[in-house]
Amino acid sequence: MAKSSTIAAAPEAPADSAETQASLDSALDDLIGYAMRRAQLKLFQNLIGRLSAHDLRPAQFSALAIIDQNPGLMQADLAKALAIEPPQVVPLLNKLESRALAVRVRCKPDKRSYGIFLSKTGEALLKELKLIAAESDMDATSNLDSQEREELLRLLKKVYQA
Amino acid sequence: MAKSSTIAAAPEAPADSAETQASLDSALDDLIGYAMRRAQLKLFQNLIGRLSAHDLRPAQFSALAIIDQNPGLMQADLAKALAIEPPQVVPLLNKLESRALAVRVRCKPDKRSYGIFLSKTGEALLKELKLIAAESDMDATSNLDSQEREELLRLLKKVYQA
DNA sequence: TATTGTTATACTCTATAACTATA
DNA sequence: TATAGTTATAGAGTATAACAATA
Repeated sequence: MAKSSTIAAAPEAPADSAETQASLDSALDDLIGYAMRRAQLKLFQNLIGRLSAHDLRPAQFSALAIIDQNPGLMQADLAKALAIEPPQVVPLLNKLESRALAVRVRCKPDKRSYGIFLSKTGEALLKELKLIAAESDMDATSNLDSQEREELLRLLKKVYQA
Repeated sequence: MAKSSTIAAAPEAPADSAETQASLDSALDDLIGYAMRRAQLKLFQNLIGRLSAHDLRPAQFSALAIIDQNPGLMQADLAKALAIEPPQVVPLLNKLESRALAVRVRCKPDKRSYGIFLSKTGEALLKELKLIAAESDMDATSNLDSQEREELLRLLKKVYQA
């Protein structure tokens, strides 16, 4: 367990005395970027905590979901979808393969590349993880009602989909 | 190296080429956490790019803003406000001090601690940085109109406050 | 003995360059 | 020569433990 969170640069939820963050940052309060970092940290830490029961990181979960939706994709495609560099895909996939959640299958036409697929185990676990992620979402946004959640999701998508 | 062999399914042609994040992640599209991570990354990268012109990181900017609002605070307070551990404050403050943006002043009553203050230079730079951050916010959320921006900020604050 | 700031250290994440094996 | 995957490596960011000076 690591505690990580940084408003400063990276992640985790504070949970401090009311005196600190709540009041010390008034100059930053009008920035969407600052509020989003704080909120994202809360969501992320919640998910990390829940996934840790399965010894998985958010990136692994995303990878499983992407593979499920795009069976047979190549590692370069996966890297692109995860917004990481190809070298980072290697240990990630190694981990999934070592746990028999996914497999690399040599491509027939081009023997340099692999097609990536989920195993039955991987598919079953992914189904569980989707529920966990949905729970995490609800838990971390428990201050919102369902209409607000819907609106927030719409706005967030609009921000990054261009 | 770890290749397992569970699935004998036939390798298939690579998913697509132009197909990237926009379409490969449809299973994750209903998660606020996923959308927020994507959106936050966009905002954060935009800000990082702009601050780099001043050789600063978001954490340094946040620190300047917090010191400005709380002149004389101790390093432990700053760590708490930034949601980082005290040891991480040291190099951060060293950097700000070396650039004459902030100063550590020995506390009279308790000689173990310092009071942290902005220099005039620091105050002036912070004023600039606030404009830059506001521009970055606008730029990275250019898909939204002002009403949507306001609503997004409200929802984000509601998520992490409380 | 407890606390403030610091040093030392380690683990994660991320990015780049170079290597292999195919093409 | 170009490409897919891999290896090696380096740089951030973040965490903990232990130390010095002070209380």
